Amino acid sequence: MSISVRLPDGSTLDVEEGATVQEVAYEIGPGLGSDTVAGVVDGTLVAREETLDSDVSLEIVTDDSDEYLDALRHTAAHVFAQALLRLHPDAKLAIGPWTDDGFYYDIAHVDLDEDDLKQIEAEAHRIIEADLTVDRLEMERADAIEYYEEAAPNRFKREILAEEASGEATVSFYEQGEFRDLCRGPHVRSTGEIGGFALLEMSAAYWRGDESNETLTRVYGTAFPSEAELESFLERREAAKERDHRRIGQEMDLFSIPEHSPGCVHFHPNGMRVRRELEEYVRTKNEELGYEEVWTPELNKKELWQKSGHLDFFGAEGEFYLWEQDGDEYGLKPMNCANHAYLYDREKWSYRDLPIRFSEFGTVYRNEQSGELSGLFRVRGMTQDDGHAFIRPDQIQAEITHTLSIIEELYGEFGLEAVYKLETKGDHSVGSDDIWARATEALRDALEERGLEYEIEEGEAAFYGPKIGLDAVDVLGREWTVGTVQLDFNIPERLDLIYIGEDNREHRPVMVHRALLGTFERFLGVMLEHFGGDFPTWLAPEQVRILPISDDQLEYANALADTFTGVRVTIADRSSTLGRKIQAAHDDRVPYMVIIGGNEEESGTISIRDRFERELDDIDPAAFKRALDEEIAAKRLEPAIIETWSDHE
RNA sequence: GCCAGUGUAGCUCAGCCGGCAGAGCGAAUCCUUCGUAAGGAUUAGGUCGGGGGUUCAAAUCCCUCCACUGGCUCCA
Repeated sequence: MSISVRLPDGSTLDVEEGATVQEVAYEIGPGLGSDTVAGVVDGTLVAREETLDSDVSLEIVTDDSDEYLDALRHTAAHVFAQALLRLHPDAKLAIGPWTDDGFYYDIAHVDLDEDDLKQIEAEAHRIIEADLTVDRLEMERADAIEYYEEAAPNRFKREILAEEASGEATVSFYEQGEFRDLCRGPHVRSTGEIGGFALLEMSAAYWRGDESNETLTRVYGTAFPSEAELESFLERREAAKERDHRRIGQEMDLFSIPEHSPGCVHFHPNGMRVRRELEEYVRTKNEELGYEEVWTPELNKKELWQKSGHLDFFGAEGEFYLWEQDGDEYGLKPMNCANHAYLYDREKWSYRDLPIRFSEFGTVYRNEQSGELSGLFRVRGMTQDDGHAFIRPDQIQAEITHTLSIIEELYGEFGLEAVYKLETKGDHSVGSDDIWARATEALRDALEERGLEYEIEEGEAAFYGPKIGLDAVDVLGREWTVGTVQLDFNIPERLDLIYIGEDNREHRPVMVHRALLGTFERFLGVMLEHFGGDFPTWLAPEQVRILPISDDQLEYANALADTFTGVRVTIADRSSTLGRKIQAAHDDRVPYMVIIGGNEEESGTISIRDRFERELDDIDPAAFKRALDEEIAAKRLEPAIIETWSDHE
């Protein structure tokens, strides 16, 4: 029997059923056949020895393919394991896949420190140097189980054979030198193909990713076809650290998270200037969206969240800060929705009143696990630019769509690329499947109506309803949710919220939970990494610094500063050289320097310089001020005055 | 919470095979008054993350707690 194989160029090739990837490659051409490393069958990377049993699409992977790197790193994981076993024969291998950046191998029964890693890395280099051939061999599954019982006892491999491979008659092993590992492949042809190899990090990982399972040691590494590519990878990693928001935040004196309040951010005056700009910005957006600003307290009695369901479904994880005082139980709010629902419930609303929208810069507290805290990105105390809209069911589409359109505009103004995610019902949820399905559909419809691309994340929603999450990517490639739009049919139900409809009967409103920036803490972190600390002028803690060339110009400097109303301006009034003052201003990432000496004072002009080292002399201070006001009002992403004016000349 | 690493002056870090706590930057004072990325001198600044232990002697060795970093697990 023959099957039909669709190739990347759109053509199809008929081959015998059971032909391997490599055999098909030989059919296409002998050169391609001998170059074959692996195949991509219906989108999945597989070994060149895999057989094709039905009509499929096939792409041949050679040294030039993107997927070649995955196979190379898969082999690198084996090289690591081989080196490990040479030095620590008692270690047990669990799993060792490739990743976007390299590979890792989870291992048990071994205690490693940094020195051990260095020795293992050196041994790995010897294995690469030896250029061992990588061979694949097939084995009956029963024989494989016996192998991992007798010859090389390993319960992890036995579990994989019993579960993942339960339907297979035979399984594959890969061998290089004395090393042998149960593995589906693909791999490159020999260890010598690895040009650059490095072990990077060590961490704990749970077997099968389950906290209740045994803790394994995970060793991360990476590999490249050449040493040069490895070097440039390591350099990029170092360069990314230069943009780390914690480092920049320290340098710019924006915030600190002291030992006395882990996970709670102290905003310094500089950081608060940035935060206030963000706050004002969100206020204007909230007004556009029709929100009324409110404020509700952090401290509430437990009963509030008992009713809303937060206590059961949010607090179950131990994230709630609760304590008893004088016989009553109090807690710090982990979310603002229950308080906003209370504000809604105080009054009886007519269908004509809806939507009712409350916004709040609400400070909430969640007891995140200690190991989870991470700079501004993961904290315990945070202020959300939160908001809740109480709407009629017939208003859902318009409300969500409008909110999304404002969010799109907002992220665009920051020059941010956001990844939209549609997160669906998880295990710990309230409400019926039917309600969830309706809510999820509504969010999907809104995303589609806006023409937004989105990924679906199954089971990731909040407990009360599905959500659209907006993720930003940090310098280390980690994704963080910033804004969010959630649709909730459940809390109105639990809290018995109502409005009076056209029919003079009680009806149930729908709640929209949304945050545009998410939290000011995390969003500031994203801003810092996004701009590398070089804020747009409107966000910069210090927008202009006046640099007098000598103390003689201090009076002129002060007079000038007085004319810069509404601009965050300082004067470099300490005695030092101009060069030194310029350097200090660059270090502090000030967008504009105004330099004044005797000449400027005499003619009533200024000389300006921006942080891109562009300069212009003989500028009218009033004209500069006007341009500055305009740049700030327009929220231009980069200081552009000098560039603009230079173009005119 | 789990595994590994880190914690020394305001900041960045050296000292860590036990023997008087250091440097650069920053700060203060003084000199210099300077034309587009570091002028000079002097001075101040430390419970070496906290607690306990070993020792004649601990920043250094051991135990423990706290915090931070990278991951795991969990979430804006």
